[in-house]
Amino acid sequence: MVIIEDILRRALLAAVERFGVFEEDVEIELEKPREAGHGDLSSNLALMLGGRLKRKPRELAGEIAAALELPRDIIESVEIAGPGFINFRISRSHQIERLLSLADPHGALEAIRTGGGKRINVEFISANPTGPLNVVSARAGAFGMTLTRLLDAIGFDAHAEYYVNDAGRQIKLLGRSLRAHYLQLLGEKVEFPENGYKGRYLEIMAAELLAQDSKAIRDAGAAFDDESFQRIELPCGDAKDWKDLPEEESVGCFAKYALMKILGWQRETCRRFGLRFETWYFESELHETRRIERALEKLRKQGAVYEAEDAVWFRSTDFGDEKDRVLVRADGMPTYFLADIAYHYHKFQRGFEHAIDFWGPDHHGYIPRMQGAMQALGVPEGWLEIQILQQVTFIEDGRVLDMSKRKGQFVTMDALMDEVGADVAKFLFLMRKPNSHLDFDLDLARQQSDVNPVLKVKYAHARACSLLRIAAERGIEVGDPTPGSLAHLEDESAWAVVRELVRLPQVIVSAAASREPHRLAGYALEIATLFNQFYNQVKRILDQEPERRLALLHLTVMTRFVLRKVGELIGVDMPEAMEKRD
RNA sequence: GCGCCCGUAGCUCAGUUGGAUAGAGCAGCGGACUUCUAAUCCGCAGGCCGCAGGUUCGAAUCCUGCCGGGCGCGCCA
Repeated sequence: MVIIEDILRRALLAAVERFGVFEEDVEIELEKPREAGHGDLSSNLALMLGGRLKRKPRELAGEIAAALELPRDIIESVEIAGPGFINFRISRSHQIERLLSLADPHGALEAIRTGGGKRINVEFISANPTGPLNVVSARAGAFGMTLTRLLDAIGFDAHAEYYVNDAGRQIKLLGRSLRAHYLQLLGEKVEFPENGYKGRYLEIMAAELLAQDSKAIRDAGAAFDDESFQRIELPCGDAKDWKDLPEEESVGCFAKYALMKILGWQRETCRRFGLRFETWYFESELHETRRIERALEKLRKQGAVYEAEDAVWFRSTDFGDEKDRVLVRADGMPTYFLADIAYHYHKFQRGFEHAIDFWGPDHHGYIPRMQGAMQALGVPEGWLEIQILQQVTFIEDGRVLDMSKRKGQFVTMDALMDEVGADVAKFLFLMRKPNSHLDFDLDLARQQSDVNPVLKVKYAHARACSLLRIAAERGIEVGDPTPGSLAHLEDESAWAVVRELVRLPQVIVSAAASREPHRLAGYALEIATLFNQFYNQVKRILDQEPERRLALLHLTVMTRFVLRKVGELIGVDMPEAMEKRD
């Protein structure tokens, strides 16, 4: 498979040598012009050299173009345009070759697998297990999962991971909150814990607990007997036994139960949203394996730690942070920060060559101290990459929804999926670039109508399927596309589809490299639009004379192929048929 | 006050990493279904790309300063 950009780059370099310009002097850029009339690829070389050589760019472009030696079977034409662009048009036969290469197991999609199987850890969502997954996590889920698949597509071995904060204060608070709800149901006078979790889900959980005996609880826990959830453990007996234990112990029992239930919800929600985590990493494991102490010890050995005011501090100012940070509180408890250091260090020790974390915008101030800790531990610079996903604001009835879990007023991911469906939600999140704030209007998303662009993509795929199905019903032999069959492709609208389809490998590479999975959503929409335009323009494809018809059907086969590929990457189902809307 | 992100059509957002005449969907107006799925397509209208400077052949994109919005600045997680 020849890479056309390489051919052009070499030819351009050879052509400018006569002006005393060599490889090390200039970077040759080739890009696809916005306007189809400007050709398939464009170089701004003459514009860049014009000033340096004190020449008029347009004249220079002409001289460069005249000196180019290019294979005519691949490059059909070279034109000078505008202020001095050199535009290249790729021959149809080569475009067809590029198109067919997409479906070839050794073709263009194989050529981009340059990652060499390097293991990359991608961590996202990692919500506290104190309530159902908030809809804010849906954006992280859509992005993280798509990036994981993109990295696999370019030859890495990407590994999706979820960190479970099942230790520490908030779990105790969760236990206390559930216990309070439970005792209230029994008519006992109890004070609800300050800052406790007030969501209705805990009231419901308490009511459920009232009816559950120890066997039912054990059975519920048995659902977690798979690899990633070995750490779920349940208290003995049932709630009637727990409530009379000494308070500390009692709270622990309720906490364990709540944790089991909530992780069950979260796991189910993720599954429903199409998220597959290879690892659910439990914070409690860090405590048990003494990794937290060991990390602290290692930091101490590096001289990055000191004691003051009864607490243990990390010298994060040495690493560019604005102040030093506490690792162990005056009461002897490790901070969340220290646990997080131990967690990431263990991630490094587990053999990942690179790690990507998706964090919310409220954690951005946390980056310098985390990177500082990694540096102090001797982790190579750049090993940990932190991507900030900007905030989502949900709007309902024109009002902004407060998503605080403590107050219990939030929209769950499940509610979102109930109302708009997982695919619609995923696509809407994936359409936006990661570092822009996003207003999500629930009322708009609910309308199963034209505001849902994902339907347009699905519809285009279903249309392609339907066309091929009817062709088969009429006994038209379609088979696999070949250079010979596609050589009869004449319609301009069909070629517009081809030019977009062949971009697939490049779109995958750039989306993965820039960590901007949203480009895939835009690409899918572009293909759907072009395919629909083509479909409307050609009309009655099956009634065309056989050679033209076969070419059009083979283009349809390739369109279906690309839409499916993109659908797999963004986790959106591409249906064979859509229900007719009246 | 300091740090990060954002400011593009009435609304929600793209803009291929500095390119040629700034795009799409929705909303508005006008067209196209005896036809392989009209959840589609075609056309019209809509813009000081927050403002002001700078960098250069060339800026929505990079730099500086303002203005406006969001988030963060705990021995919380």
